[in-house]
Order: sequence, then structure tokens, then C-alpha cells
Amino acid sequence: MNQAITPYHHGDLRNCAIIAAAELIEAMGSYDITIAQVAKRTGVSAPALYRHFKDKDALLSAVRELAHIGIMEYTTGAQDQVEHGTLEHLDALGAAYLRFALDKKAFFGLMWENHGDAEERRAEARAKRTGFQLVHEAIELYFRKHRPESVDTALQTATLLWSTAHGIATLQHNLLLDTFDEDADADALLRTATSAILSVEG
Amino acid sequence: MNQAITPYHHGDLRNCAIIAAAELIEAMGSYDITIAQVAKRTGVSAPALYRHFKDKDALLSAVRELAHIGIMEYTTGAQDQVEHGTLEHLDALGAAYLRFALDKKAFFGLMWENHGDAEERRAEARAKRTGFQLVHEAIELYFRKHRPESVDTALQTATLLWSTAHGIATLQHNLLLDTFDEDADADALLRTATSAILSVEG
DNA sequence: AGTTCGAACTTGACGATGAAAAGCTTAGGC
DNA sequence: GCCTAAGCTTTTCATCGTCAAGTTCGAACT
Repeated sequence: MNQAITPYHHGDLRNCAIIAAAELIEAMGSYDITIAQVAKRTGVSAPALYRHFKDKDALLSAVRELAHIGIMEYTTGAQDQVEHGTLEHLDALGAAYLRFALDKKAFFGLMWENHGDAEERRAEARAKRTGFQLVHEAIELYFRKHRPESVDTALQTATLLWSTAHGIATLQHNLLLDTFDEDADADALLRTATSAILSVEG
Repeated sequence: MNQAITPYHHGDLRNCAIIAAAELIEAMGSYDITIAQVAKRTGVSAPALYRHFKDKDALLSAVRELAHIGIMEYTTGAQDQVEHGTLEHLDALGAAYLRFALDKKAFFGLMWENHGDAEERRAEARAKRTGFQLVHEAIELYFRKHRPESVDTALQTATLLWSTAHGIATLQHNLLLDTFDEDADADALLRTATSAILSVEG
């Protein structure tokens, strides 16, 4: 975004385009953006972006990765304020996930679109896995402290917990929580699910 | 789809267009279809569809409702083969949901897109609620039989169970289950979650 | 039966979009 | 001080969603 006197060679177009796209998405509250919009915001012609991205979806794919980093900021941020390996730790992670889904609706929606070729998918899967790892480690730590006999089911438990959090976030995101249950509170629901799933006998 | 000698007035264009769109989506395995494709398949010009749908999204919205009916066929079909109010009943519902997500990937992805104006959203929310109701009733019945003191938490439990099923389906759909947990089995995961959530103390 | 009317279609056109092609511009190695 | 190749630009094109204007036909009224 920092073009001093608009030099011919931008210098960092790839990254600036990704950021511009992300800003546009956030500003419009929708990931229905055009190459032209991104190009304009970056101060560059539309085809210029094709020097750095195979096609539109490759650009969006990069934005999706950014979004995953964003969610990591939410979760790691929340994690830093609680004692690790406790129930509060897991609740904090879950709450952060739900909060991201609410705060950054457009990003959250975009992240779970899956188009793109195998290459892009792999890169995104890596980013997603990093976020999941956080939950996995937190649960492993929790089990090690409170239920050492269940440590080796931590991966399964993490998958379940992530699924539930994601499901609740999706309900929220689609404005269906109210439709299904007028009095539902996403955070409370997730906390209930968390303790239920954590107490499964390995 | 039944144009005998291609009469000028189609007779049932609206429904045929919806079905054609659904068939296209299923055939291509993607919901990235064009008005022109749908029109061609229906044997009609593209603008003709605008007599029956406000815009492209109104057509897709109708297809989404069809998809919800499809999921209902899966779940009610599964339900008919088990004794109601049992754990197997709930497991069957969940398994049917996961199977739909796998069998009809494109539909499943499309269903959770949410664009469209308020009017369309309301119609879709109604369709979604109908599917949810099934789970709700099954859980209420289960509680009435096995844990009568928890009957009034059935709605909350249903929301949780639906969330978990949906989360697992999403992981599956995005090919992430393997990424997160190489040995994960979606059905087994959901069964584990189901019994955990059902045993929460009201 | 003939006229009329409006709903259901047609063709044609337009603006926006994603993407390719071909030609400038400039930094950096020789 | 050129030469080259990467990084841009403007042009161009096909496709897409959608609108406007004209055509066709069934039904309702005389």
C-alpha cells in the first residue's frame, strides 16, 4: 500500500494486493470482490495482478490464508490470558473462535469456501491445521493434568471439540441460532459441549 | 423438462428450471452454474428465467430449498428403519446427515451459502428449521424414555448435536478430517459426541 | 367466431467481469 | 551504456447477469 510517488515497479504488489483484498472484504462485509476493485485500491491495473496470481481464486486463496492467521491472533490472544491446561483455557479458545466468526463474518465465510486447485488447497489445509494444533495441544495438556489415562484420545477429542465449535459458529453465522432456539447463547452452548466432550471415557 | 414439441409457453418453467439447475449442480459437482446453462438445459432462452426469478440468486435459493428437502429424505429415510427414541435413532439421524454431506457435496456446500435478500433468507430458514425439528423431536422422545428429568433441555441438546454433526460434516467436506486426524472416522466421531452430549446433566 | 389483453416467451443490447495478448518501462548485470 | 527480463500498461475478447422491446399464444369477453 505504500507507493511513494507511484513508481512503475510497485515493489511489493503481491502482498499489497492481498491486504487490499482483505480490506475490501472487511469494508464491504462480503467476499464478493472483483479483481478491478483490488487493482484500483492498490493503484495498479487489473492485469498486473495476474503477474502474481494465477487467477482470481489464487488471490482469494491468499486472503483465506490471511484470515487463518487472523483467527490465530484471536485464539492465541485469548490463550495468553488464562492458565494453560485448564477448562478455562479451552473455553477461552472456543469463545475466541466464536468471536472471530461474529466479528469478521465475511472472512469466516470465505475461509470455508473451497475452490482452487490442489496446490492452493494444500497450502490452506496447512494453515487450518496450525489453528487446529492449538486446540489439540491445549486438550493434551488438560488431559495430562486432569485425566492422564485419556491423553492418547486427545486428538479425537480435539477433532470433536473443533467440530462443535465450528458448528455453533456456522449456526451463528447463518443467523439460525435464533431460528432453532430463541434463547440460545452460543458461548454457553459451547461451554456445555466442551465439558461434556472432555468427560468422555477414553 | 417435458417440452413435447417445445411449445412457446413452457407451462411449468419455474419448477423445471429449479430441477435443471439442481441436475447441473449435481452433474458438475459444483454450484458454480450460469443462467445460460440452466436456460439451455430447460430448452428456453436465458432471460425467460427472469419472469420466474428475481435474479440468479433467487433461482439458487430455490435450489437450496430443494437441497433441504433432499436432506430430509435422507434423515427421515434413516429414521424409518430404527426404533424411535433410542440412541440408535439419533445415531441414524446423524449418520444420514454425514452421508448426505458426502454423497451430495455440491448441494451441501450450496446450502450454507447465504446471500439473497431477507425474503429468501426467511424461506430458507424455514426449510432449515424443519430439518432441525426432526432432531429436536428425536431427542425429546429419547429423554422422555430414558431421562425424563432432562426433557426441558432437549432443545439445547438438539442444538448442540446438530452443531457437532454439522461441524464434522464440514471437516469431511473440506477434506480436513485426514489433515487433522489421519485415523478419524466421521461416523464414529459423531457417535462418541452424541452419547457424550446426551449424558450432560440438565 | 373474432377481438383484446396480459402473461410467457423471444432476440438484441449493454455494462461488468475474468482473463489473455502484445507492447512499454525500468532495474540490474555485463 | 546496452540488454534482458521482470513488472507494468493499454487493448482486446468471451462470458455473464440483466434489461428493454418486440412476439406469441391462451383465455376471457363480446
